[in-house]
Amino acid sequence: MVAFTSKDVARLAGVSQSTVSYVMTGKRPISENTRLRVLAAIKELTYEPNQGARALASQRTNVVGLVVPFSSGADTGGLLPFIETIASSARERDYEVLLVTADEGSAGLRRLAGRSLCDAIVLMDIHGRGDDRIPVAASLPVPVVLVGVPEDPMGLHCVDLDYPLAARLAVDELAATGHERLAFISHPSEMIDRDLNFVRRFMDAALAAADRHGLPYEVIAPVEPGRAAANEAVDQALADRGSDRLGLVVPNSRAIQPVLHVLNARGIVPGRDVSVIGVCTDRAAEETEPPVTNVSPEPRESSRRAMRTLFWLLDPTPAGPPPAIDLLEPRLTRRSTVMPARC
Amino acid sequence: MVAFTSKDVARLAGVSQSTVSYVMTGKRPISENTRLRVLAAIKELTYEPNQGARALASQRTNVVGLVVPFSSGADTGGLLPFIETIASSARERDYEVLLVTADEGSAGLRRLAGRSLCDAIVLMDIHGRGDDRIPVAASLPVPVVLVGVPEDPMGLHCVDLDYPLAARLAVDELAATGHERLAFISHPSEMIDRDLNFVRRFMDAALAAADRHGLPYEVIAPVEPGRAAANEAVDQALADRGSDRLGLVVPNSRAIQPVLHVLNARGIVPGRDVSVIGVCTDRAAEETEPPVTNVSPEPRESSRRAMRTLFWLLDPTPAGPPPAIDLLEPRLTRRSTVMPARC
DNA sequence: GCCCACTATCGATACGCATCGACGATCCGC
DNA sequence: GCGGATCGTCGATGCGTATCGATAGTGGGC
Repeated sequence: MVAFTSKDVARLAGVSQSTVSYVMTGKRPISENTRLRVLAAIKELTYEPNQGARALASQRTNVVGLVVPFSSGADTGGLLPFIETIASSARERDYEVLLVTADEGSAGLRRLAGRSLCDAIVLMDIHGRGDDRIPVAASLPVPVVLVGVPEDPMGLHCVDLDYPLAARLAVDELAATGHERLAFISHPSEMIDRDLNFVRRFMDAALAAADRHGLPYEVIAPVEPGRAAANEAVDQALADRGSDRLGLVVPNSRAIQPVLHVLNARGIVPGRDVSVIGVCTDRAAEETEPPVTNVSPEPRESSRRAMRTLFWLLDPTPAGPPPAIDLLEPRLTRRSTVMPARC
Repeated sequence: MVAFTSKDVARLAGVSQSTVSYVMTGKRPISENTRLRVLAAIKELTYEPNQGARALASQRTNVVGLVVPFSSGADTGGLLPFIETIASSARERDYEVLLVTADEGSAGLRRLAGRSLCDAIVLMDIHGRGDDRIPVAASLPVPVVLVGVPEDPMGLHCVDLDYPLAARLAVDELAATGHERLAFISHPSEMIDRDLNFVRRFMDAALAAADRHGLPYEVIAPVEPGRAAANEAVDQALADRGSDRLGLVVPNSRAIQPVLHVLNARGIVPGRDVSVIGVCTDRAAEETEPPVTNVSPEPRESSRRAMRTLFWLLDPTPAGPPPAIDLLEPRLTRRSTVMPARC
C-alpha cells in the first residue's frame, strides 16, 4: 500500500491540489464549504503530507537537531529529562527531533545544516574554550542554541544554570548554619581537562563566597568516579578536623552518593557530625541515603528555556528577543544532610 | 549563504548533474578521471546533498525512527546506553536517528510512516498485551523492530533480554550457594498494571526455578519507588527469618540500592547475613553500596542486535534472516552480596 | 573493416508539495 | 448599473535529487 498524496485528496474532494495545500497551511482563505470537504477527504484517506517533499518545496524541515553528549563521562543524571523535555516542546509545535551524538564533533553540525536536515540546533555539553564546534555553529545558516556558556559565545544564544549563583547558594547556606570550614569535592580529571566552563564558574564563585564569609576552605580535585576516590577525598577533607563544623560542597554529582557512603561507614553521620550539599537533580537527591540537601540544575527548566529561545529565533515575535545568555536560578532544597545552626 | 546543489558541483567539474549523482551513489560506472574531478569539486564547495530532495527522489530517507519510553516510571538506567548505541550504529551506516516519545502512542508511529519520516522504526518499552501500537506497527509499510516481546508479536521482529534465563541464573546461583529460602522483590504497581511482559516472564521462570530446586519463596509486590516501600519489602522478606540462609532476588532495579540501605541500617550485612542479586546494568551494580551481584540486561548488546535486525530488514542479504525473536543471554557478575557456599 | 558488446556520459523526467500569478465570481459604494 | 476591490480557486512552476533511456565513444573477434 503506497501512501496517498495531496493529489489523491484533491481528486476525492473535487478540488485542485493547490487548494488542498492551502487548506493545510492556511496561507490563503478557503471557503468553509470546500475546507470541510477537503478535511473530510484527508481524514478518509488518512492522508499525511510527505515530509521530504514539503521540506524541498518550503525550505523548512520542521526538525530540530539535538546534539547530546553521549559517551562522555559527564553527569548523565540530567540528560534524560533534558532530552525528554526538548522532545515534548518540539512536538507541541509540530517539530521532530533529530538526535546527533557529540562524538561526531563539528562534522555533525555541518551535516545537520549542510544536508538541510533541520531548521535549528540545540547544542549541549559546551566546553569552556577551544571547542571547535562553537565557531562552526556560529557560521551555520541555521540558528543554534547552546546549553552551557562558552568563554566566547560568538553571538550565539546560551542557556545554562547560573552556576555562580548555585555556588553562592550552597556556601551561604553553610555559612548561615554556622559552619567554620568548607571543603569542595570537585570533578574528575577528565572533566577538568576538557575545561568544562561550568566547573570553573562554579568553583570561582564558591571560593569568592567562602572568602566573603571569612571561611577557610579546601578544594579537593580531581575526584574520579568510584568509591576509592571518594574515600581519599573524604580522607583529605577530614584530615585536620578538630571539633570544627565542617561543610562539604559536592558539585560532582556522581561523587555525592559515594561520599555519603564513606562518611556513614566511618560512623560520621551527615547532618549531625558533618554537612553535605550536593549539586544534582532533585530526583537523585531524594534517592541518596540519606537524602542530600541539594542545589538542582533544573534540566527541565533549562531545556524549556532553550526551546523558547530557539522558537523565537525561528520566528521572531514583536515581544523582545530572549536574553543572549539566559541563566536560570538554581533552587536549594533542604533535606537531611546539613546540620542545623546551633542555638 | 545558500547551500550548493549538485548542479553547482556539476558546473564546476564540467559534467552533468546526473554524473555527479552517479559519482555519489556509485550506481553506474564512472571513469576514474571524472570521478576525481567531481570529488574535487564537491570538496571545494563543501557540497552536501539535500536530504529532502534525496528522500523525495529515492523514496528512502536514511532515517531510523526511535520510539523511547520517556516519562514512564520505568527503569531509566538502561535507556541512555541504549539510545547511544542505536545512534552510533545508525551513523555507521549513514543513517540519522529521529526521536519520538512513547507518550504519543500509536499516533507517533503513524506519523513516522505516513509522512515518510523514516525507513524503519525501533520501538522500545513493549507492553505485554493490549498495547495498541503493536497492530499499528505491524500494518506499517516500514519495518519495525520491537525491543521487548509482546504476547503476540504479529510477525514483527523482537529483541530482548532472555528474562527467563536471567531469572534462572539468579535462582541457580543462590541454590548453588546453599540458600534455603528466597524472596523476590518485584516491581511497582504502575509497571505491573501496564502488564509489562518481561515482568511476568521473569517471575514465572524464577518461581519455576525455585520449585525445581525445592526452595520455598515469597513474592513481594508491588514495591513502589522510595525507601519507605523498600523498608516494608525488607520487613516482609525477613518476617519469619530464622537461622536459614535467605537470598533476595531484586528484578526491580530501582529498588536495589534502597534495599541494600535498609539492610545495612539494620546491621544485616549483604554477603554475610543475607544474599542479594539484582537485575541492573553493570555500571549501576558497581555504584551500589556494597557492589551488588547482578544480572545485566545488556542494553548495548540488545540495541546492537536490534539494529542488526533492522538493517537486515532494510536490505536482506543472502545470509539467513535474523531470528524473529532474538533473546540475548544475560550475564551474572559476582560481586560482594552473595554469601559463599558453606564448605 | 564490420558488427557487437560494453563503457562513460548526458538529457529528460518524476518525486510530492508550496507558492505565485491569474481569473472568475461576488460585493461594495455611488 | 458600473468600476474597483476582495474572495476563492486553479494551473503552472520550481525545489534538488535519483534514475531511466539514449548516445557517442572504445575495443575485440572474425
